[in-house]
Amino acid sequence: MRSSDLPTVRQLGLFQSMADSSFEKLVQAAYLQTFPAQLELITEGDPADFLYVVIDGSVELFTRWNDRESTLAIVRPVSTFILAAVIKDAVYLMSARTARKSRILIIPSENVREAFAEDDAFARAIVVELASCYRTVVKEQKDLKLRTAVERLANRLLRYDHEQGSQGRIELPYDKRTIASLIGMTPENLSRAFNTLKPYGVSVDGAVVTLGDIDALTRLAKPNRLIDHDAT
Amino acid sequence: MRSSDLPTVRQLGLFQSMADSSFEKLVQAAYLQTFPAQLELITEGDPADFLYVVIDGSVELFTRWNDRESTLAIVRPVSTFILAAVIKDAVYLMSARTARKSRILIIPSENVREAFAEDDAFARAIVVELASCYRTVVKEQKDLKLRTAVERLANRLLRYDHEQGSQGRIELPYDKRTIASLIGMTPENLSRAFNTLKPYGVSVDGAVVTLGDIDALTRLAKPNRLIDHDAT
DNA sequence: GTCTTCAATTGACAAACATCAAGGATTGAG
DNA sequence: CTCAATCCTTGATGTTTGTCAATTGAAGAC
Repeated sequence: MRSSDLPTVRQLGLFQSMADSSFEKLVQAAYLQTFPAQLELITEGDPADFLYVVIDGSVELFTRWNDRESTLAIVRPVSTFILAAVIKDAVYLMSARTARKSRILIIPSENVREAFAEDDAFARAIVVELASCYRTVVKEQKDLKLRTAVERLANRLLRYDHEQGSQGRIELPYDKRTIASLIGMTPENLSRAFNTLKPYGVSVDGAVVTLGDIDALTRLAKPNRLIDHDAT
Repeated sequence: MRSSDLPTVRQLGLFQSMADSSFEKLVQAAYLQTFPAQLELITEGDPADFLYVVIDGSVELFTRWNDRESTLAIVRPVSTFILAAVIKDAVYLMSARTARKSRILIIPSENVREAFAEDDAFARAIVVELASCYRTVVKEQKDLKLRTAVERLANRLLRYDHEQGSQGRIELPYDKRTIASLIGMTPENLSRAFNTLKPYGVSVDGAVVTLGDIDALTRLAKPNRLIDHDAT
């Protein structure tokens, strides 16, 4: 793999504290590959043979059932995905495909589990990582069960605004249909939800969304650190 | 605490492999308390000061937002809850209340984190536990995003039937309103969903549900091990 | 046994959301 | 530049789900 990528990977929370020798072993066993856009990397139900690290590009985690499909998350550089399945030596619960051309580091599961067994610091880093993942999904579940689609959109817009520097003007990070699926609605409904938010100062021009009345939008959205925040 | 309870707790996956000395310390610091039904044990947003172990009774994990409420899980003996918050030294994301009179072991978070820091086997047991919790929530998220309410009910009935020995006759484990909230619907809608399932052989008499045509129900429900199964 | 209380059900209605079909806008290939 | 493909939007419509109100029925208090 490119030597310039190594430090970035090493600095991930998951790998930061592990012993040099363990990290070396992992990297030795790993493959760095470049994939074109829209390539299905893993299919849910398959054995978890590899841990994935997105170095560059972006990856969509999604799921299918009964001819329906739903996007569960978008993974952006630099971070790992599908850790729980690897640790449990189980099958993947989600499918993954590149959203665009991506460089991805692939580490055989056996090596990850070996490092987990041998390196105590790595084991503890995995705890922290999994605890974070778990809390993120719990928040998403609360979002889904407690809020309507319009409320979910409003909160997501506020979150994007915050992530992009609270300018009151955001660039949608993904296709609208992807955002719709993430939020748990149809693309048609997303369009209408944007219209519903017009009276709250939300105006859309392609991928650019202007939040003209943050206060009004906030009163509607009622964001909550126990659902929306990223931290802890 | 009652000495007869100790072995049960010790045998939990989470505590099984830890050193005797670590377990001793945890137990020394812990309190065993009996709570009446419907007592709110923890409130989301509060700092995670304790790890909880349900010894007897049952506990409902739920969440509130904007005057709405949703049940996230029911914890039954003997198992722990709220581990991720304790490990991350963060605030609780869920509230908890006793569903009935319950005996509960309460372990101060500091002691849990100390054991986590000192006992490598315990750290690894936490990894496995959190990975399982994570995968469970992911499955629930898929259930919510991919299925209609009736489909969720159908699958849940099949699951209860399986848990209760595949007799084609199940006893609902909780109040219908609790089940409704777990599934993500209103009690009124649950009643109607049961009616919708009548043509599939489902008949309800109080808490007893008879599944008269498992095949038909299965064809409707399309259960899937990547959403419905408990294991891994 | 009677009364109270609360869970569960049902009907009527309203809101939320999905589906289908069509048209407009944007993007990329050639 | 032109065309095709794709994404997005909108309208019309139907389904699903939630809300409100009233009633039934069962469990527990006394």
